[in-house]
Amino acid sequence: MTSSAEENYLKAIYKLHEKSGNMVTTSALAETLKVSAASVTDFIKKIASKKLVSYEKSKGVKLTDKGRLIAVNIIRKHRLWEVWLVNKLEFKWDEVHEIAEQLEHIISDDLVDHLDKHLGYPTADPHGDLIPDSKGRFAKSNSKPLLECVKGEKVKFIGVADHSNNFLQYLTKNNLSLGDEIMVEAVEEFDNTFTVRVNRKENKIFSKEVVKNLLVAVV
Amino acid sequence: MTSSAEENYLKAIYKLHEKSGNMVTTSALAETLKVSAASVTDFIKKIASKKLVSYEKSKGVKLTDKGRLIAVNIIRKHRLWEVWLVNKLEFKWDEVHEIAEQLEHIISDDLVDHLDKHLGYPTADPHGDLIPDSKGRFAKSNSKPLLECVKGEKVKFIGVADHSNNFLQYLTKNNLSLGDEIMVEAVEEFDNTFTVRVNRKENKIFSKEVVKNLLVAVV
DNA sequence: ATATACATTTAGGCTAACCTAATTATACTT
DNA sequence: AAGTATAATTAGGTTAGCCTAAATGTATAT
Repeated sequence: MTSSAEENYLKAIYKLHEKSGNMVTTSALAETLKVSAASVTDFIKKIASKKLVSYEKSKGVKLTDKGRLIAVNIIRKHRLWEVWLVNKLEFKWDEVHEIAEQLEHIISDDLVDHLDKHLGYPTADPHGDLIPDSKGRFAKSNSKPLLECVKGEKVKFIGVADHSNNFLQYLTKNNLSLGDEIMVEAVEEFDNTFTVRVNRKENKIFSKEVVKNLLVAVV
Repeated sequence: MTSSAEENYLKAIYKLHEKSGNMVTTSALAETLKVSAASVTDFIKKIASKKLVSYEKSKGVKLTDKGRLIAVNIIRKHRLWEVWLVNKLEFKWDEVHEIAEQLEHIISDDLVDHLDKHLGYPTADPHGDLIPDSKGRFAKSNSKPLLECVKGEKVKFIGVADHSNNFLQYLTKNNLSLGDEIMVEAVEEFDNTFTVRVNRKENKIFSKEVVKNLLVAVV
Protein backbone atom coordinates (compact mmCIF):
# COMPACT_ATOMS: atom_id res chain seq x y z
CA MET A 1 0.00 0.00 0.00
CA THR A 2 2.77 2.39 0.99
CA SER A 3 5.52 2.65 -1.60
CA SER A 4 9.10 3.70 -0.92
CA ALA A 5 8.42 6.96 -2.74
CA GLU A 6 5.48 7.68 -0.48
CA GLU A 7 7.52 6.86 2.62
CA ASN A 8 10.26 9.21 1.47
CA TYR A 9 7.82 12.05 0.89
CA LEU A 10 6.22 11.59 4.31
CA LYS A 11 9.59 11.40 6.00
CA ALA A 12 10.79 14.54 4.22
CA ILE A 13 7.62 16.42 5.18
CA TYR A 14 8.07 15.31 8.79
CA LYS A 15 11.67 16.47 8.95
CA LEU A 16 11.07 19.79 7.21
CA HIS A 17 8.18 20.51 9.54
CA GLU A 18 10.33 19.64 12.53
CA LYS A 19 12.93 22.13 11.36
CA SER A 20 10.71 25.08 10.52
CA GLY A 21 7.53 24.45 12.49
CA ASN A 22 5.54 25.66 9.49
CA MET A 23 3.66 24.12 6.61
CA VAL A 24 6.08 22.45 4.23
CA THR A 25 6.45 24.08 0.83
CA THR A 26 6.61 22.46 -2.56
CA SER A 27 10.04 23.89 -3.26
CA ALA A 28 11.51 22.68 0.03
CA LEU A 29 10.29 19.19 -0.74
CA ALA A 30 11.60 19.35 -4.30
CA GLU A 31 14.97 20.44 -2.92
CA THR A 32 15.31 17.69 -0.31
CA LEU A 33 13.91 14.92 -2.48
CA LYS A 34 15.85 16.05 -5.54
CA VAL A 35 12.85 16.02 -7.84
CA SER A 36 11.14 18.84 -9.73
CA ALA A 37 8.53 21.07 -8.11
CA ALA A 38 5.98 19.81 -10.62
CA SER A 39 6.54 16.23 -9.47
CA VAL A 40 6.03 17.31 -5.87
CA THR A 41 2.71 18.99 -6.67
CA ASP A 42 1.59 15.83 -8.43
CA PHE A 43 2.57 13.55 -5.61
CA ILE A 44 1.15 15.78 -2.91
CA LYS A 45 -2.26 15.58 -4.53
CA LYS A 46 -2.07 11.83 -4.47
CA ILE A 47 -1.13 11.51 -0.80
CA ALA A 48 -3.63 14.24 0.11
CA SER A 49 -6.39 12.14 -1.45
CA LYS A 50 -5.20 9.27 0.75
CA LYS A 51 -5.52 11.55 3.81
CA LEU A 52 -1.83 11.28 4.63
CA VAL A 53 -1.35 15.04 4.41
CA SER A 54 -3.61 18.06 4.44
CA TYR A 55 -2.94 20.28 1.49
CA GLU A 56 -3.71 23.94 0.92
CA LYS A 57 -3.09 24.81 -2.67
CA SER A 58 -0.13 27.15 -3.16
CA LYS A 59 0.47 27.22 0.59
CA GLY A 60 1.92 23.85 1.48
CA VAL A 61 1.29 20.58 3.27
CA LYS A 62 1.05 19.26 6.81
CA LEU A 63 1.01 15.62 7.90
CA THR A 64 -2.22 14.15 9.21
CA ASP A 65 -2.01 11.79 12.19
CA LYS A 66 -2.10 8.91 9.75
CA GLY A 67 0.74 10.35 7.69
CA ARG A 68 2.78 11.22 10.77
CA LEU A 69 2.54 7.66 12.06
CA ILE A 70 3.97 6.30 8.82
CA ALA A 71 6.73 8.91 8.79
CA VAL A 72 7.74 8.25 12.38
CA ASN A 73 7.75 4.54 11.75
CA ILE A 74 10.20 4.98 8.90
CA ILE A 75 12.37 7.12 11.16
CA ARG A 76 12.20 4.43 13.83
CA LYS A 77 13.35 1.80 11.37
CA HIS A 78 16.08 4.04 9.97
CA ARG A 79 17.53 4.68 13.40
CA LEU A 80 17.32 1.08 14.55
CA TRP A 81 19.19 -0.01 11.42
CA GLU A 82 21.83 2.64 12.07
CA VAL A 83 22.32 1.29 15.58
CA TRP A 84 22.71 -2.18 14.13
CA LEU A 85 25.21 -1.05 11.51
CA VAL A 86 27.39 0.71 14.08
CA ASN A 87 27.01 -1.53 17.14
CA LYS A 88 26.90 -4.93 15.51
CA LEU A 89 28.51 -4.52 12.11
CA GLU A 90 31.23 -2.11 13.19
CA PHE A 91 30.52 0.60 10.66
CA LYS A 92 31.61 4.15 11.49
CA TRP A 93 28.91 6.71 12.31
CA ASP A 94 29.60 8.53 9.05
CA GLU A 95 29.15 5.41 6.92
CA VAL A 96 25.64 4.31 7.78
CA HIS A 97 23.18 6.83 6.43
CA GLU A 98 22.89 5.68 2.81
CA ILE A 99 22.59 2.02 3.77
CA ALA A 100 19.92 2.80 6.36
CA GLU A 101 18.03 4.80 3.72
CA GLN A 102 17.57 1.52 1.89
CA LEU A 103 16.98 -0.72 4.90
CA GLU A 104 14.28 1.55 6.34
CA HIS A 105 11.91 0.48 3.55
CA ILE A 106 12.02 -3.23 4.35
CA ILE A 107 8.49 -4.21 5.32
CA SER A 108 8.08 -6.57 8.28
CA ASP A 109 6.83 -5.62 11.72
CA ASP A 110 8.24 -8.89 13.01
CA LEU A 111 11.65 -7.94 11.74
CA VAL A 112 11.54 -4.57 13.49
CA ASP A 113 10.54 -6.24 16.75
CA HIS A 114 13.30 -8.84 16.53
CA LEU A 115 15.86 -6.19 15.56
CA ASP A 116 14.82 -3.93 18.43
CA LYS A 117 15.24 -6.83 20.87
CA HIS A 118 18.57 -7.90 19.31
CA LEU A 119 19.89 -4.37 19.87
CA GLY A 120 18.66 -4.23 23.48
CA TYR A 121 15.87 -1.72 22.88
CA PRO A 122 18.09 1.29 22.15
CA THR A 123 16.66 4.78 22.73
CA ALA A 124 19.02 6.73 20.49
CA ASP A 125 20.88 6.13 17.24
CA PRO A 126 24.64 6.54 16.71
CA HIS A 127 24.22 10.30 16.21
CA GLY A 128 22.19 10.72 19.38
CA ASP A 129 18.83 11.05 17.63
CA LEU A 130 16.00 9.59 19.66
CA ILE A 131 14.31 6.40 18.48
CA PRO A 132 10.52 6.55 18.74
CA ASP A 133 8.66 3.52 20.09
CA SER A 134 6.43 1.36 17.93
CA LYS A 135 3.48 3.66 18.61
CA GLY A 136 5.46 6.62 17.32
CA ARG A 137 6.16 8.22 20.70
CA PHE A 138 9.47 9.95 21.39
CA ALA A 139 11.06 10.21 24.80
CA LYS A 140 11.46 13.77 26.09
CA SER A 141 14.85 15.21 25.38
CA ASN A 142 16.49 18.10 27.22
CA SER A 143 19.42 18.65 24.94
CA LYS A 144 20.70 22.04 23.82
CA PRO A 145 23.56 23.25 21.65
CA LEU A 146 26.85 23.60 23.48
CA LEU A 147 26.80 27.18 22.14
CA GLU A 148 24.16 28.01 24.72
CA CYS A 149 26.30 26.90 27.64
CA VAL A 150 28.24 29.31 29.79
CA LYS A 151 31.68 29.21 31.37
CA GLY A 152 31.88 26.65 34.14
CA GLU A 153 29.00 24.50 32.93
CA LYS A 154 29.59 20.73 32.95
CA VAL A 155 27.60 18.80 30.34
CA LYS A 156 27.54 15.55 28.40
CA PHE A 157 27.83 15.32 24.60
CA ILE A 158 24.70 13.47 23.49
CA GLY A 159 24.00 14.32 19.86
CA VAL A 160 24.76 16.28 16.72
CA ALA A 161 22.61 18.85 14.95
CA ASP A 162 24.60 18.62 11.71
CA HIS A 163 24.61 15.07 10.34
CA SER A 164 26.93 15.71 7.39
CA ASN A 165 29.83 13.37 6.87
CA ASN A 166 32.15 16.36 6.99
CA PHE A 167 31.08 17.27 10.50
CA LEU A 168 31.03 13.68 11.75
CA GLN A 169 34.50 13.09 10.38
CA TYR A 170 35.73 16.32 11.94
CA LEU A 171 34.56 15.09 15.34
CA THR A 172 36.12 11.67 14.83
CA LYS A 173 39.41 13.29 13.87
CA ASN A 174 39.23 15.41 17.02
CA ASN A 175 38.45 12.40 19.18
CA LEU A 176 35.09 13.57 20.40
CA SER A 177 32.47 10.86 20.85
CA LEU A 178 28.92 10.65 22.14
CA GLY A 179 28.93 10.33 25.91
CA ASP A 180 32.02 12.43 26.47
CA GLU A 181 31.90 14.83 29.39
CA ILE A 182 32.46 18.46 28.44
CA MET A 183 33.43 21.21 30.84
CA VAL A 184 33.28 24.77 29.50
CA GLU A 185 36.58 26.40 30.44
CA ALA A 186 36.22 29.61 28.49
CA VAL A 187 34.11 31.35 25.88
CA GLU A 188 35.71 33.98 23.66
CA GLU A 189 33.14 36.75 23.55
CA PHE A 190 34.25 38.13 20.21
CA ASP A 191 33.66 35.02 18.03
CA ASN A 192 32.18 32.44 20.42
CA THR A 193 35.18 30.16 20.26
CA PHE A 194 34.87 27.63 23.09
CA THR A 195 37.68 26.18 25.13
CA VAL A 196 36.48 22.98 26.78
CA ARG A 197 37.93 20.20 28.90
CA VAL A 198 36.92 16.75 27.63
CA ASN A 199 36.55 13.82 30.05
CA ARG A 200 38.56 15.73 32.66
CA LYS A 201 41.64 15.30 30.48
CA GLU A 202 42.67 17.34 27.43
CA ASN A 203 41.54 20.84 26.59
CA LYS A 204 40.08 21.39 23.14
CA ILE A 205 39.13 24.48 21.19
CA PHE A 206 35.98 24.57 19.06
CA SER A 207 34.64 27.29 16.77
CA LYS A 208 31.13 28.69 17.00
CA GLU A 209 30.22 26.68 13.89
CA VAL A 210 31.16 23.51 15.77
CA VAL A 211 29.60 24.23 19.19
CA LYS A 212 26.37 25.25 17.47
CA ASN A 213 26.09 21.68 16.21
CA LEU A 214 27.13 19.82 19.36
CA LEU A 215 24.06 18.87 21.40
CA VAL A 216 24.64 18.45 25.11
CA ALA A 217 22.67 17.66 28.24
CA VAL A 218 23.27 18.99 31.72
CA VAL A 219 24.67 16.19 33.86
CA MET B 1 21.80 0.01 -13.10
CA THR B 2 20.33 -3.30 -11.96
CA SER B 3 16.75 -2.98 -10.75
CA SER B 4 15.05 -5.33 -8.30
CA ALA B 5 12.93 -6.62 -11.17
CA GLU B 6 16.03 -7.45 -13.17
CA GLU B 7 17.63 -9.18 -10.19
CA ASN B 8 14.49 -11.26 -9.70
CA TYR B 9 14.40 -12.33 -13.33
CA LEU B 10 18.07 -13.32 -13.30
CA LYS B 11 17.68 -15.22 -10.04
CA ALA B 12 14.61 -17.05 -11.37
CA ILE B 13 16.43 -17.98 -14.58
CA TYR B 14 19.37 -19.24 -12.54
CA LYS B 15 17.20 -21.41 -10.31
CA LEU B 16 15.07 -22.81 -13.12
CA HIS B 17 18.19 -23.70 -15.08
CA GLU B 18 19.68 -25.37 -12.03
CA LYS B 19 16.56 -27.49 -11.70
CA SER B 20 16.10 -28.57 -15.32
CA GLY B 21 19.53 -28.16 -16.86
CA ASN B 22 17.86 -26.77 -19.98
CA MET B 23 17.10 -23.38 -21.48
CA VAL B 24 14.53 -21.58 -19.38
CA THR B 25 11.15 -21.09 -21.02
CA THR B 26 8.95 -18.03 -21.03
CA SER B 27 6.11 -19.89 -19.36
CA ALA B 28 8.29 -21.25 -16.56
CA LEU B 29 9.48 -17.73 -15.80
CA ALA B 30 5.96 -16.34 -15.95
CA GLU B 31 4.87 -19.03 -13.51
CA THR B 32 7.64 -18.48 -10.95
CA LEU B 33 7.60 -14.69 -11.16
CA LYS B 34 3.81 -14.52 -11.17
CA VAL B 35 3.62 -12.25 -14.21
CA SER B 36 2.13 -12.80 -17.65
CA ALA B 37 4.05 -14.54 -20.43
CA ALA B 38 3.85 -11.36 -22.47
CA SER B 39 5.64 -9.42 -19.72
CA VAL B 40 8.36 -12.06 -19.65
CA THR B 41 8.95 -11.83 -23.40
CA ASP B 42 9.20 -8.07 -23.07
CA PHE B 43 11.64 -8.19 -20.20
CA ILE B 44 13.77 -10.91 -21.73
CA LYS B 45 14.39 -8.77 -24.77
CA LYS B 46 15.56 -5.97 -22.54
CA ILE B 47 18.03 -8.03 -20.52
CA ALA B 48 19.16 -9.83 -23.69
CA SER B 49 20.11 -6.46 -25.17
CA LYS B 50 22.13 -5.83 -22.00
CA LYS B 51 23.93 -9.15 -22.58
CA LEU B 52 22.72 -10.61 -19.30
CA VAL B 53 21.05 -13.55 -21.06
CA SER B 54 21.29 -15.17 -24.47
CA TYR B 55 17.89 -15.44 -26.05
CA GLU B 56 16.68 -17.71 -28.83
CA LYS B 57 13.26 -16.60 -29.92
CA SER B 58 10.53 -19.08 -29.03
CA LYS B 59 13.11 -21.41 -27.49
CA GLY B 60 14.12 -19.79 -24.22
CA VAL B 61 16.94 -18.04 -22.38
CA LYS B 62 20.27 -18.89 -20.77
CA LEU B 63 22.33 -16.68 -18.48
CA THR B 64 25.55 -15.20 -19.80
CA ASP B 65 28.54 -15.10 -17.45
CA LYS B 66 27.65 -11.51 -16.69
CA GLY B 67 24.04 -12.43 -15.86
CA ARG B 68 25.05 -15.45 -13.82
CA LEU B 69 27.38 -13.35 -11.67
CA ILE B 70 24.54 -10.99 -10.80
CA ALA B 71 22.18 -13.90 -10.07
CA VAL B 72 24.67 -15.69 -7.84
CA ASN B 73 25.40 -12.49 -6.01
CA ILE B 74 21.72 -12.07 -5.17
CA ILE B 75 21.62 -15.67 -3.97
CA ARG B 76 24.70 -15.00 -1.84
CA LYS B 77 23.02 -12.01 -0.23
CA HIS B 78 19.74 -13.85 0.25
CA ARG B 79 21.44 -16.71 2.06
CA LEU B 80 23.64 -14.48 4.21
CA TRP B 81 20.56 -12.55 5.33
CA GLU B 82 18.79 -15.82 6.13
CA VAL B 83 21.71 -16.86 8.32
CA TRP B 84 21.51 -13.52 10.08
CA LEU B 85 17.77 -13.79 10.62
CA VAL B 86 18.05 -17.25 12.14
CA ASN B 87 21.37 -17.08 13.99
CA LYS B 88 21.27 -13.52 15.27
CA LEU B 89 17.61 -12.51 15.29
CA GLU B 90 16.22 -15.86 16.42
CA PHE B 91 13.75 -16.33 13.61
CA LYS B 92 12.66 -19.88 12.76
CA TRP B 93 13.91 -21.43 9.53
CA ASP B 94 10.40 -21.28 8.09
CA GLU B 95 9.99 -17.55 8.77
CA VAL B 96 12.87 -16.02 6.91
CA HIS B 97 12.30 -16.43 3.20
CA GLU B 98 10.00 -13.47 2.52
CA ILE B 99 12.11 -11.06 4.57
CA ALA B 100 15.30 -12.20 2.85
CA GLU B 101 13.58 -11.67 -0.52
CA GLN B 102 13.47 -8.00 0.36
CA LEU B 103 16.87 -7.73 2.02
CA GLU B 104 18.68 -9.37 -0.90
CA HIS B 105 18.11 -6.24 -2.99
CA ILE B 106 19.89 -3.86 -0.65
CA ILE B 107 22.84 -2.48 -2.56
CA SER B 108 26.15 -2.14 -0.70
CA ASP B 109 29.18 -4.33 -1.17
CA ASP B 110 30.53 -2.99 2.11
CA LEU B 111 27.40 -4.15 3.89
CA VAL B 112 27.73 -7.66 2.48
CA ASP B 113 31.35 -7.82 3.58
CA HIS B 114 30.57 -6.62 7.10
CA LEU B 115 27.59 -8.95 7.36
CA ASP B 116 29.64 -11.93 6.18
CA LYS B 117 32.26 -11.17 8.82
CA HIS B 118 29.64 -10.58 11.54
CA LEU B 119 28.22 -14.03 10.80
CA GLY B 120 31.65 -15.71 10.87
CA TYR B 121 31.83 -16.40 7.12
CA PRO B 122 29.11 -19.05 7.00
CA THR B 123 29.19 -21.59 4.15
CA ALA B 124 25.53 -22.65 4.25
CA ASP B 125 22.21 -21.03 5.04
CA PRO B 126 19.66 -22.30 7.61
CA HIS B 127 18.27 -24.77 5.08
CA GLY B 128 21.69 -26.16 4.22
CA ASP B 129 21.99 -24.36 0.89
CA LEU B 130 25.55 -23.41 0.08
CA ILE B 131 26.57 -19.76 0.14
CA PRO B 132 28.73 -18.76 -2.83
CA ASP B 133 31.77 -16.56 -2.20
CA SER B 134 31.97 -12.97 -3.42
CA LYS B 135 33.31 -14.15 -6.78
CA GLY B 136 30.27 -16.38 -7.24
CA ARG B 137 32.01 -19.68 -6.56
CA PHE B 138 30.24 -22.48 -4.70
CA ALA B 139 31.98 -25.06 -2.56
CA LYS B 140 31.64 -28.63 -3.79
CA SER B 141 28.81 -30.48 -2.15
CA ASN B 142 28.47 -34.23 -1.87
CA SER B 143 24.95 -34.40 -0.56
CA LYS B 144 22.30 -36.83 -1.75
CA PRO B 145 18.68 -37.53 -0.82
CA LEU B 146 18.27 -39.86 2.13
CA LEU B 147 16.09 -41.89 -0.25
CA GLU B 148 19.25 -43.08 -2.00
CA CYS B 149 20.75 -44.49 1.17
CA VAL B 150 20.67 -48.17 2.01
CA LYS B 151 20.11 -50.06 5.23
CA GLY B 152 23.02 -49.66 7.61
CA GLU B 153 24.28 -46.39 6.16
CA LYS B 154 25.19 -43.68 8.67
CA VAL B 155 24.82 -40.12 7.39
CA LYS B 156 24.37 -36.54 8.50
CA PHE B 157 21.32 -34.41 7.72
CA ILE B 158 22.72 -31.34 5.93
CA GLY B 159 19.95 -29.82 3.83
CA VAL B 160 16.44 -29.87 2.40
CA ALA B 161 15.34 -30.19 -1.23
CA ASP B 162 11.85 -28.91 -0.50
CA HIS B 163 11.91 -25.41 1.01
CA SER B 164 8.17 -25.08 1.58
CA ASN B 165 6.98 -23.93 4.98
CA ASN B 166 4.88 -27.06 5.20
CA PHE B 167 7.90 -29.33 4.93
CA LEU B 168 10.07 -27.20 7.21
CA GLN B 169 7.36 -27.15 9.84
CA TYR B 170 6.89 -30.90 9.52
CA LEU B 171 10.57 -31.40 10.29
CA THR B 172 10.45 -29.00 13.22
CA LYS B 173 7.44 -30.81 14.64
CA ASN B 174 9.31 -34.09 14.30
CA ASN B 175 12.40 -32.69 15.97
CA LEU B 176 14.75 -33.15 13.08
CA SER B 177 17.38 -30.43 12.63
CA LEU B 178 20.33 -29.82 10.35
CA GLY B 179 23.39 -31.60 11.70
CA ASP B 180 21.50 -34.55 13.13
CA GLU B 181 23.09 -37.95 12.61
CA ILE B 182 20.87 -40.42 10.81
CA MET B 183 21.37 -44.17 10.80
CA VAL B 184 19.23 -46.15 8.34
CA GLU B 185 17.71 -49.00 10.32
CA ALA B 186 15.32 -50.34 7.70
CA VAL B 187 13.84 -49.57 4.31
CA GLU B 188 10.40 -50.93 3.48
CA GLU B 189 10.75 -52.17 -0.10
CA PHE B 190 7.10 -51.78 -0.99
CA ASP B 191 6.71 -48.03 -0.42
CA ASN B 192 10.21 -46.83 0.56
CA THR B 193 9.24 -45.97 4.10
CA PHE B 194 12.43 -45.42 6.08
CA THR B 195 13.02 -46.34 9.69
CA VAL B 196 15.97 -44.34 10.98
CA ARG B 197 17.78 -43.80 14.26
CA VAL B 198 18.42 -40.13 14.98
CA ASN B 199 21.46 -39.07 17.00
CA ARG B 200 21.85 -42.61 18.35
CA LYS B 201 18.64 -42.12 20.31
CA GLU B 202 15.04 -42.36 19.09
CA ASN B 203 13.86 -44.25 16.04
CA LYS B 204 11.71 -42.33 13.57
CA ILE B 205 9.70 -43.34 10.54
CA PHE B 206 9.66 -41.22 7.38
CA SER B 207 7.68 -41.67 4.17
CA LYS B 208 9.28 -41.72 0.73
CA GLU B 209 7.98 -38.18 0.18
CA VAL B 210 9.97 -37.05 3.19
CA VAL B 211 13.26 -38.93 2.63
CA LYS B 212 13.28 -37.74 -0.97
CA ASN B 213 13.59 -34.20 0.38
CA LEU B 214 16.12 -34.82 3.13
CA LEU B 215 19.64 -34.17 1.87
CA VAL B 216 22.38 -36.04 3.68
CA ALA B 217 26.14 -36.49 3.52
CA VAL B 218 28.12 -39.60 4.33
CA VAL B 219 29.99 -39.04 7.57
C1' DA C 1 -1.28 50.13 -6.65
C1' DT C 2 1.64 48.19 -9.87
C1' DA C 3 5.81 45.99 -11.41
C1' DT C 4 8.91 42.50 -10.67
C1' DA C 5 10.52 38.26 -8.80
C1' DC C 6 9.81 33.93 -7.32
C1' DA C 7 6.87 29.89 -6.09
C1' DT C 8 3.36 26.87 -7.58
C1' DT C 9 0.42 24.56 -10.58
C1' DT C 10 -1.16 22.81 -15.10
C1' DA C 11 -0.52 20.58 -19.46
C1' DG C 12 1.57 17.31 -21.95
C1' DG C 13 5.21 13.63 -22.23
C1' DC C 14 8.45 9.86 -20.92
C1' DT C 15 10.02 5.20 -19.05
C1' DA C 16 9.78 0.82 -16.45
C1' DA C 17 7.14 -2.87 -15.59
C1' DC C 18 3.19 -4.67 -15.91
C1' DC C 19 -1.53 -6.14 -18.41
C1' DT C 20 -5.17 -8.44 -22.12
C1' DA C 21 -6.31 -9.86 -26.64
C1' DA C 22 -4.86 -11.22 -31.01
C1' DT C 23 -1.49 -13.50 -33.81
C1' DT C 24 2.14 -16.69 -34.93
C1' DA C 25 5.23 -20.64 -33.91
C1' DT C 26 6.07 -25.20 -32.25
C1' DA C 27 4.83 -29.82 -30.98
C1' DC C 28 1.75 -33.73 -30.79
C1' DT C 29 -1.64 -36.80 -32.61
C1' DT C 30 -3.58 -39.52 -35.88
C1' DA D 1 0.81 -34.38 -43.73
C1' DA D 2 -2.87 -31.96 -41.63
C1' DG D 3 -5.24 -30.57 -37.65
C1' DT D 4 -5.22 -29.24 -33.05
C1' DA D 5 -3.34 -27.86 -28.66
C1' DT D 6 -0.10 -25.28 -26.33
C1' DA D 7 3.59 -21.86 -26.00
C1' DA D 8 5.49 -17.55 -27.42
C1' DT D 9 5.27 -13.16 -29.45
C1' DT D 10 3.21 -8.81 -31.00
C1' DA D 11 0.17 -4.92 -30.59
C1' DG D 12 -1.80 -1.78 -27.89
C1' DG D 13 -2.90 -0.08 -23.22
C1' DT D 14 -2.27 1.10 -17.98
C1' DT D 15 -0.03 3.04 -13.75
C1' DA D 16 3.55 5.16 -10.81
C1' DG D 17 6.74 8.43 -10.62
C1' DC D 18 9.26 11.34 -12.84
C1' DC D 19 10.25 15.38 -16.49
C1' DT D 20 10.07 20.36 -19.15
C1' DA D 21 7.69 24.37 -20.55
C1' DA D 22 3.93 27.37 -20.04
C1' DA D 23 0.62 29.57 -17.14
C1' DT D 24 -0.92 31.28 -12.83
C1' DG D 25 -0.44 32.90 -7.88
C1' DT D 26 1.77 35.38 -4.20
C1' DA D 27 4.72 38.63 -2.06
C1' DT D 28 7.65 42.61 -2.01
C1' DA D 29 9.44 47.01 -3.19
C1' DT D 30 8.68 51.33 -4.84
